[in-house]
Amino acid sequence: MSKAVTDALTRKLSATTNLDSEDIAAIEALPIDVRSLPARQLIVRDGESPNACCLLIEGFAFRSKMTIAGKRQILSIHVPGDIPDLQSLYLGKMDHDFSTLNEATVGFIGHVPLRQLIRRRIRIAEALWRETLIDAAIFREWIVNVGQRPGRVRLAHLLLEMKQRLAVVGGLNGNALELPMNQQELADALGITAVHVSRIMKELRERGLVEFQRHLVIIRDEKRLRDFGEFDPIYLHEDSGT
Amino acid sequence: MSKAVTDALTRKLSATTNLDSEDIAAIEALPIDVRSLPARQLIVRDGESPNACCLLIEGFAFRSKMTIAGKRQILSIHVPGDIPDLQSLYLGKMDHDFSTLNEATVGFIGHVPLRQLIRRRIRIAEALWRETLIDAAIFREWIVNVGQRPGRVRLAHLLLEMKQRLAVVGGLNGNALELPMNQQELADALGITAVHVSRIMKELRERGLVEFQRHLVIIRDEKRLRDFGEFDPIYLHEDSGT
DNA sequence: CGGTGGTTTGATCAAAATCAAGTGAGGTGG
DNA sequence: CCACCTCACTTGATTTTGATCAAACCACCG
Repeated sequence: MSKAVTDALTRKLSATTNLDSEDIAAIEALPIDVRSLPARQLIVRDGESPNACCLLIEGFAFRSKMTIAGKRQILSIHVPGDIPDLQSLYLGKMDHDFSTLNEATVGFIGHVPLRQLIRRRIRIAEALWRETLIDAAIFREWIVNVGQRPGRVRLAHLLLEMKQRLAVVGGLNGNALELPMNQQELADALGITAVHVSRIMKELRERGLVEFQRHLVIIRDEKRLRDFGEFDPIYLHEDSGT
Repeated sequence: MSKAVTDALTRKLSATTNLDSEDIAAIEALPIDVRSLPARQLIVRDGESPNACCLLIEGFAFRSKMTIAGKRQILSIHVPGDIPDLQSLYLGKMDHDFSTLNEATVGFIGHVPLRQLIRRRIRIAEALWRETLIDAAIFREWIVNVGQRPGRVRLAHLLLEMKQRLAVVGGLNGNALELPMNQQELADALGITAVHVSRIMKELRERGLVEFQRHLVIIRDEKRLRDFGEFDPIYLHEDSGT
């Protein structure tokens, strides 16, 4: 596969693990089936048993789960370089849905070549394992967010997490970040209603913390927003070398 | 180390991965520092960089996180056979606390011998990786629980998860399970207040679903409780072979 | 130019939080 | 053995947060 396809991935892995040139070459040599997908396109469905993992190359994606009562909870938002369903390598069945948020380019990597790579190159295995552990660390923070913080703080926290994560893969424009989610989607990520999201956005705007434009979020006062959102990025483990 | 120490662990790993006798022997040969700890004893603190992982041998433990606003969220409950801080192998710093719930026996396994084991025996590596992935799957379900379900449903769901997980390691007594948590701890796990937990427990009791006795939970009508708690155990991936 | 999907705003309602005052079981020391 | 203390739990009254319901409003688009 071409370098451009795996670029965001290798960049992210290199940030925490010392990959040598052979490791990088092995990743670039993976057979990857690249596809363009429309916005809001389901990629893998809850209950399925996929035989490939999906590398997000361009665009945004999200994972979500429906309750029996018919409510949707968004579990995570994904940016280029993420492999959101890496867990399908070792967990037979999906326990949630995985979909694009906006128009996206994704690359499917078969389980078989991926397992071979992991068995041959232990350093890549450890780097990928670490990625799934960071994934879990983010879930933990989301439990805290949804369980213990009032709505407006939840939103502030989410925006700062996205800013921090986009910075790593070069998705920032000064203090502005793309976030192609409507209010219903934000609501499902935060465990509140869309109406309430609207009111909360208004409040953050009026406090001079954030500006919202279509699918663009502009952080007006990051320091105050961090205090307001109780945001401390250690849970993202951006420095987590061995 | 003696077989008894690693028994619950090897039993759990064997349930999903075909470990051969050499794998089992390698696990039993790990140097494990076994200790008895009192109830409510902090084992690893948020922000620390431990150099060992903690295998829970006997008793219950939990992971939790304090918000800047001073609220506590319990992130997971652990039973014998779990290695709740396995992530510390690849994530330098703890992003949460880890403590015992009742009197417990734990075994500390140094990161160095554990990494060696992982590098030598790929099948064990994959089994442990899978354990961390199941951990993450449980976090996902907790996000849904706290984000989308009313309090009484959350409690029912939690009780059923504990029953299901205890069954695997042989911690059940018919339809009764030990759960050494007080109402404040349940509240912090469910994202509600202790007062509300009290009222909810009353409701479940009055509906004939569950009986509570000290630290004992008796499931009176599992089928109805599963419906009530919207519980579907697929997220625990008990069958997740490759 | 009329849809349509997304957002805003207001009015009302419900779930859970908070505040406050008991109750009750176990454990300790006189 | 009893008095008392403490901690956990229960219950009631009130308040708060966010949900629900409903009606505009608005921008973009065919």
